[in-house]
Amino acid sequence: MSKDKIRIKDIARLAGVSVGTVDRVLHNRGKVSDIALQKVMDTLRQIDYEPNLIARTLGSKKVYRIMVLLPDPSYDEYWMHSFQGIKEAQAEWKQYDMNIETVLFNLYDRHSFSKAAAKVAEAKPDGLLLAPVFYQEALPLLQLIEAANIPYVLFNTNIPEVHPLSFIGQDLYESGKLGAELVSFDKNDNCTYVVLHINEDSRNSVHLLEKEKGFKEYFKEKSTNARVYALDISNTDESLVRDEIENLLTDQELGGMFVTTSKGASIICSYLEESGKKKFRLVCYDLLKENTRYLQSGIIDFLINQNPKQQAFVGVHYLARHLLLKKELPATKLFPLEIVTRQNLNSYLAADLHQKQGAY
Amino acid sequence: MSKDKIRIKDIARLAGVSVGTVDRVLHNRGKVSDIALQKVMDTLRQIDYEPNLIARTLGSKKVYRIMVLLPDPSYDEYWMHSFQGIKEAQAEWKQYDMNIETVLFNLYDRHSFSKAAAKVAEAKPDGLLLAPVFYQEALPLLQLIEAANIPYVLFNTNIPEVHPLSFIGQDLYESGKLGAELVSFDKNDNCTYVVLHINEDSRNSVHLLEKEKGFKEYFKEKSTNARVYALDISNTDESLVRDEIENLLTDQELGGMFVTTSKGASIICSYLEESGKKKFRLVCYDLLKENTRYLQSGIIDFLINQNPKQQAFVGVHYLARHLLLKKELPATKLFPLEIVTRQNLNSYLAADLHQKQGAY
DNA sequence: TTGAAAGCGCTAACAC
DNA sequence: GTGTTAGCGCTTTCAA
Repeated sequence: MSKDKIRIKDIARLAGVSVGTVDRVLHNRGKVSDIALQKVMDTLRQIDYEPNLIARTLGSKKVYRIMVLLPDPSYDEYWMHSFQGIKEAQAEWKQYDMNIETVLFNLYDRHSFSKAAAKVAEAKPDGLLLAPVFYQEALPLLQLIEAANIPYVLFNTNIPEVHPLSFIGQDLYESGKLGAELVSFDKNDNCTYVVLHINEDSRNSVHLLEKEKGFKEYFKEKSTNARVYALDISNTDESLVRDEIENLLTDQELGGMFVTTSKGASIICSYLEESGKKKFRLVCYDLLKENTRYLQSGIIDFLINQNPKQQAFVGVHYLARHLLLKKELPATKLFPLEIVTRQNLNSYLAADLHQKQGAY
Repeated sequence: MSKDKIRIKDIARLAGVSVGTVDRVLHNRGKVSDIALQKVMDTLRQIDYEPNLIARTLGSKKVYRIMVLLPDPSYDEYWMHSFQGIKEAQAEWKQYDMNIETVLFNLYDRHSFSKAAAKVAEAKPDGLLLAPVFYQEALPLLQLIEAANIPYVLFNTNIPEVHPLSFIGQDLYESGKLGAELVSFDKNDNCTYVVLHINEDSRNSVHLLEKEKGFKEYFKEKSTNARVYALDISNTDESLVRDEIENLLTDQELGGMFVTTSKGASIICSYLEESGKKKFRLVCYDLLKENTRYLQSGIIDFLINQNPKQQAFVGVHYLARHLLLKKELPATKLFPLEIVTRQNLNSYLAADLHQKQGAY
């Protein structure tokens, strides 16, 4: 009838047992006689008990450990943003006995990922948040994690074969389609468009291939005469890279380029800055310092923001909510595909400053 | 040194006073001698104390009341989104004894605003969140509120003359500039661009005028030959409206239109849908059902999302945090100016579904 | 297997 | 003015 604050104490009184017993049946911990169990279950069925989460967390002295497995941010600005998100989450949850430990690996060294993964598996935390950038290496880790019954959340990159509590990120296929739209918007029908994977091997990165697939699909659906092709540029010799780019630019019908890696943009841009950009569209990823500068100066036309900081923050948030409140999590949390131009760039940079919308 | 869980008890010990005294200075309630005040303040300055919210709400029997003053959502889809944000916030904060009551007024009736305002002033809640759409009527209310020392937060529309804890919304001047960029992107230099204020008197709406100002400024800065003018269409007679639109379209050099009101879009669009849209750009506001449909069908080229739901949610969030934690709030929380196209529309609609990032 | 009781950190009433 | 203390609802330890 009335939902007026039923406490464990009330249940105990109604059932004719002690609060200790009620607690034991509620969490089915400890031994309870059949007779007591019956009594408690009966009264539970008659009333509508909602546990007080506030009291629950205060009363419990359990200290939770969440581990976060992500690339070392000191080598990569994109991951530095993720790292910031983790740090903010850390600050927010500290007071609730939720310890967040980061375990870093080298983005360019699969071996270091495995090493970090082993460390996590051994530590057996209460929860795990990870960016599984190395598909092959992530699989065995996640098998271990699942076997150990450790709840985990994926962010940034999805792996369809595994069963996380939640995946947090963007729909990269759609992201590719968006790139295609931006690169070709209001252009005539028979241009050339090129997808550039710079400094990351696309064949080993589902991440990049998804974007490429979406990009190509866009033009297929539109059934234009546009020529679309993809290119890997991962040469460490700068002059060779420049030759490749120069070669691209000889195409008089070049409509635009789509650079799939956030760091790749600056390679292209620094070349274009010297040689002078022709009238084609350039679409890249993320609000890295360099990228925003090239956006400002008009070399990049659009940036698609993947919002790494927020992704990481929400990742920790989800896990913490799950552990503390036993809340169900949405299977996927897809972030919107944010379009950034010269004009709205500042609004994004400013919004980032007091983003801490916080655990509380 | 170590930031490990400082409790009031610790502060008391360090300062050489009792927890009661610490509590009193923390909330400046009750009498405290200058000497004790000094001691506590000193130790507070040395350490980094974060009160434990959980314990605070559990220990306190205070029930907070936050009132939200906003337009009746049943007459307007835009405000329905705000209303959703309020409802989500309500659910999130309920467990912390934070009651959120909405007071509605009629968006088209200044008088009803005043009536609602009076109700709020009389109720004397612990906090107030409001969208001051009627500038003239809001001023006297806010004077009352300030006199009564009720903390309040503004959202959606800013009023420079008053002193809220925080303003939550977007930079509308920049929004206008963004509109100009989108409407003219890659167009040639001597087009005509028109700002349309539909069904709201622009002279009485700072809101709309700010957008117009930004729009015009963009072209001034670019110093193109573009012709830019603004037009109010607020005729209830539909055929007259159609005549006006038809008249606009006779301009062979029409480069684009910028519709400043979210509801205004459908008027223009329904006309264009029948008559067939020519090759000019159309930029409107917000993810209203109709607007997204016109975006899908290609009549609208870009929508700028004002994110009403999130604005309202954050509004409540800020107030609640302030009341519970006595936290300082940022004077302004400006949301990013979100660009929505056919391709990223779904990502925005989907993200909205599980947006509840929650108080906890 | 059970009940009693001591916390968790904070608030607020109550003595002194 | 100040310190002490009894809760808030739940968890968890400890006797019984």
